[in-house]
Amino acid sequence: MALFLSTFLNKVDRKGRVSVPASFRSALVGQTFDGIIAFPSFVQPAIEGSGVDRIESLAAGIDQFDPFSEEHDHFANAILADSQQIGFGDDGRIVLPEVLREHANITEHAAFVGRGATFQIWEPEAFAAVQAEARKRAREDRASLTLRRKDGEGSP
Amino acid sequence: MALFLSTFLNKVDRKGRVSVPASFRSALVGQTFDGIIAFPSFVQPAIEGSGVDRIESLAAGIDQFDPFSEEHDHFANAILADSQQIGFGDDGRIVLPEVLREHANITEHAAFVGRGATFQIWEPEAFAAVQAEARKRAREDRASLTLRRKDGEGSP
DNA sequence: TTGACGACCATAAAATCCCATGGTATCCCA
DNA sequence: TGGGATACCATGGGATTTTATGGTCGTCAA
Repeated sequence: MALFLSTFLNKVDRKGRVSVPASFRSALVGQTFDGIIAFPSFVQPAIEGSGVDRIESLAAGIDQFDPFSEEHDHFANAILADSQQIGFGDDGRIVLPEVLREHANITEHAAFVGRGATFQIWEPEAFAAVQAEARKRAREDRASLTLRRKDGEGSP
Repeated sequence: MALFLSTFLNKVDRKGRVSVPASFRSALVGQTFDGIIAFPSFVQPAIEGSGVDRIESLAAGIDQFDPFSEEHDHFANAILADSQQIGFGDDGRIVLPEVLREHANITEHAAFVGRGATFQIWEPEAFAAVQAEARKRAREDRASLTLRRKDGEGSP
């Protein structure tokens, strides 16, 4: 499985091109499609990214459900219809489509954020803010965890 | 398997011709028929589309449905009877038959919507409405998933 | 004959490829 | 261990090819 780690800050040029971090690219070699799949996050001003294999299994899963039921319609629409298949062009760059750049407010720079099996692409300052908040909450959670543990309820 | 992703907005010209998005076309190369299969959606004002192979397996009774159920028969009949085989003409264009265009209220523009193993063709504004609703429900579903997980019921 | 349909040609815009460059990290050898 | 050479990577600009879309001309059938 692909493993995306760390954060990279790359430049978006006049044509909308961005280099995908080399380590992300090498995590994707051998897939059926040489590129990434990107779609807008439901809840954040960020772009979700992954390799094709992830979407292929998602699509297969949806298809296996009653393919004509309404049950998973909104899910299919929200992910498959909004996702873009973006190939690595010349040497490992992608062109971020207008729609996606807009969703994430990306203009000059893009932050590639590893999240294990997937990654995200953020406008750098927006990500910094969210990241700071996440750290703060992690500290708080840790504190409350410690408290609870003292009460004899927590797990490591 | 063919994988249809993303949404494309193309123009329908005076003769009823529409370009099939290049990425959809390339997802279909190598099939026994150089074109698409289209039939009206049962529940929506949209056209369902796929490659021949999918219909071939449906006809052969080896689709995802229980092959020996009554349901399978009904679906198969309804689909096969209403399906149209539309070839790519000169350079990747199709002519949408009147019946289908009418079913989907398509006049000037057509939205090609990827759904993984299949795709749909919509009148753009009608699709925009459905899509907005789908995104909303996807967000809600995500929220309820998170809640359930907090209750200790979800899966990672 | 007329209308539908398919093949062919033309064009503008957009996507993609190819090459060049500067910087940084890595390697190798004295 | 230090210094130079090398490979890799991010980035820029221009050239080439695709793609979407419009039009025209034949052909076949109602």
